[in-house]
Amino acid sequence: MKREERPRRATIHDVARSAGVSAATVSKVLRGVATVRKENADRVRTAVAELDYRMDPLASSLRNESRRIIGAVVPDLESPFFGALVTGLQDAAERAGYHLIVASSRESEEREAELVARMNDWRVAGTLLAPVRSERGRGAETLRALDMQAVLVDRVSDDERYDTVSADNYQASANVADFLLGLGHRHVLLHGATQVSKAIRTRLAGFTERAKALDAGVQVDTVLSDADADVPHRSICKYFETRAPADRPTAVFSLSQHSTLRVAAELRRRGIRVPEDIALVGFDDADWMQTTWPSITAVAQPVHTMAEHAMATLLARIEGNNDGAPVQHLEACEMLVRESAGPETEVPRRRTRGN
Amino acid sequence: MKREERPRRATIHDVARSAGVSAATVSKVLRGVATVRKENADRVRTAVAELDYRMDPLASSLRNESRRIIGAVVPDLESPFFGALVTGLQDAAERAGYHLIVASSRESEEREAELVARMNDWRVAGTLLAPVRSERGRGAETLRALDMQAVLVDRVSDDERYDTVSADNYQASANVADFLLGLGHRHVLLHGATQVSKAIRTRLAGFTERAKALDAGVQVDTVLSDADADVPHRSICKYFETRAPADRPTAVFSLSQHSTLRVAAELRRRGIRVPEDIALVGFDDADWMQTTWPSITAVAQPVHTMAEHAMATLLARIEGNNDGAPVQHLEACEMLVRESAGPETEVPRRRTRGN
DNA sequence: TATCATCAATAAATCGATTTACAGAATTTG
DNA sequence: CAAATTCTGTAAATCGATTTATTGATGATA
Repeated sequence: MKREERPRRATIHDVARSAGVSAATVSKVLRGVATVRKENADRVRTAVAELDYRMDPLASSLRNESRRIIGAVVPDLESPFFGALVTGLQDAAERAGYHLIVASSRESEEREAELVARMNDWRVAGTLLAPVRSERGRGAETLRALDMQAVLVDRVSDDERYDTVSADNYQASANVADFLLGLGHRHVLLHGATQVSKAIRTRLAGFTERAKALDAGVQVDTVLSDADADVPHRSICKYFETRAPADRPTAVFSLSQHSTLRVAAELRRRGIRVPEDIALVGFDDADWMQTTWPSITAVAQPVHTMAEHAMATLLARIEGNNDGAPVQHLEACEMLVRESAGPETEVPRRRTRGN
Repeated sequence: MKREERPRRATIHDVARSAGVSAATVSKVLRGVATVRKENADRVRTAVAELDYRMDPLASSLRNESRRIIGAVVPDLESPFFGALVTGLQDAAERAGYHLIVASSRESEEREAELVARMNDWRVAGTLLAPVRSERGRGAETLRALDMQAVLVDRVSDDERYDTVSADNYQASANVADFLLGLGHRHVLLHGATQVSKAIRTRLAGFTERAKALDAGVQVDTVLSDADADVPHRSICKYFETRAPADRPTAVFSLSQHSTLRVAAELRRRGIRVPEDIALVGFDDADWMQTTWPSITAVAQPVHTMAEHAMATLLARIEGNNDGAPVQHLEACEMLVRESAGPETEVPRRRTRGN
């Protein structure tokens, strides 16, 4: 009977003793190094099973320069998008034998920089950063300053230092322009809840540039506003308030999920019917959009693919399988056409432009 | 000039050397132990600032039996509820000087058990487990088997071994019963997407028992179904299909957010108007519920308070400030009355019971 | 003044793994 | 058969902190 009152966990030395070999040999077997006689390897494996041995990832990581830990910093964990992203990252990291440490910057750039520094404290092998703002934000800056291995995800465009992975916001928004103008809309409102996010700026540019290219006479209004408080709500209110019904846009393209919610709420509040009076397309799909009435046409981001690709890219860098120039990877999005805007819907009021 | 090609991070020994003291002294200063002469303490702090020293949490944790790491295992990260829970936990853990390691069991009990074991591998000081099923599931079982410090959150009732924290599902559901019966409803459908979750079973019991107590003649139908695939969808379909409009319930109480979405979709599909034909109350509030039409009356869970309380409870156990019997803590919920069911709404078709 | 506490500081052990450097055995080569 | 080479296995160093045991120095007490 053991002397310890509490059954201490078996260490690699216990396994070694039980198998009648040295700790170094056990380590070799566990890490799959070939230079071990089969007989000894078997005895080690038996001892591991018998003692119910499990490696301490902390002790294991300490010795090595490259620790088998990957950090992920995302702007928030309460939105399904980043929730799904993190879930995908965790899955991919585990499959590659890495641990994932997750932290939310809660949309604060200051916190983001601190979290990146903290990931560096953990001596992570690499970091996946979904910046609050863009590849020029404080988090990315800290990555550079600390010379860390990293991949930037979402809310980014290309970068001279890091690989980036994001939805093809530009192309997807251009497609929305094609779609809405194809339906005959010539006066569109763009609404975005924040001017901070690079992704949202890109969506705005994608739509606007394509729309102008298709028809220079198109009227594109924009209501942009900084994030916090109810400012975005009030600004969209004011837009509709100060605008005669005859001068209303015939379609709205909301540039984020949050924004879509705002717009839908405001339209309902004012009794403006969708899609009869106004068509609505939102960027970023959500469960509820197919259930609400009318169901909402939305651009869906392939979040799982993005997670997969981002992790694969990072791992390639970490493991030295890629030392080429940084690559900007864009994932194609899909537009899910629903009731709030679609071919069956006529354009509300066709008006020829010309003030 | 240093000889290293890459500027190695400063260690505690570098700080010690720079301050002209021993590593042990530096450690004392950093951990706030009093037995250090003020002059030396100041020199240490200066050296820390100069060398830009940051402690390696990994190395720091290794020596101590109780590592300053807390594990959190939740059923999923894609729902706002658990996302918010994790955010709250992370905040609380950080304030107490702990690191939080998060993992999603993805609604799999097997994975849950494995993740709990993995938290034990990290030698976490304690674990917050939001079980897939209940306090009797595989994760909790593993916690017990490994004799870990833990607090169980959500989807649990009381437990003889661990403190638990959850919304007061029973009372909140009883309140829904009071509310709906108070409005005159005498035939209610309860719909839950899964029979697995303890929380949902409790909500069912809370409503049913109170309803029966208020009026033994109340008719409560239940459509329960196991999670995956589209089974829940089909079962709610069938319910309405095989039921003459005259025999329809006058209200639905959906027992989860997901379920609310299902029910709302199905009612719309069949052209059943809410609240004119049928009233709807959902358990678990979401952003979109105040925007959708009609806006949906829902029970909101105080998720941030729950996170706060759960972490406080765990820390008290860890730090030995509490060795009393395990406590079941219930957080009161709030019902947000909106258009889908409310006092202004008349009960659709009043019918006297009696088959 | 001699003896006993008290206080500050440190050297060395420790946590649990990995890795390095080296030794002995087995095998191949000249 | 001796020398060179390859295989296996181990002792010891290492990662970066914390903790323990111990040593001096200082102050208090008899």
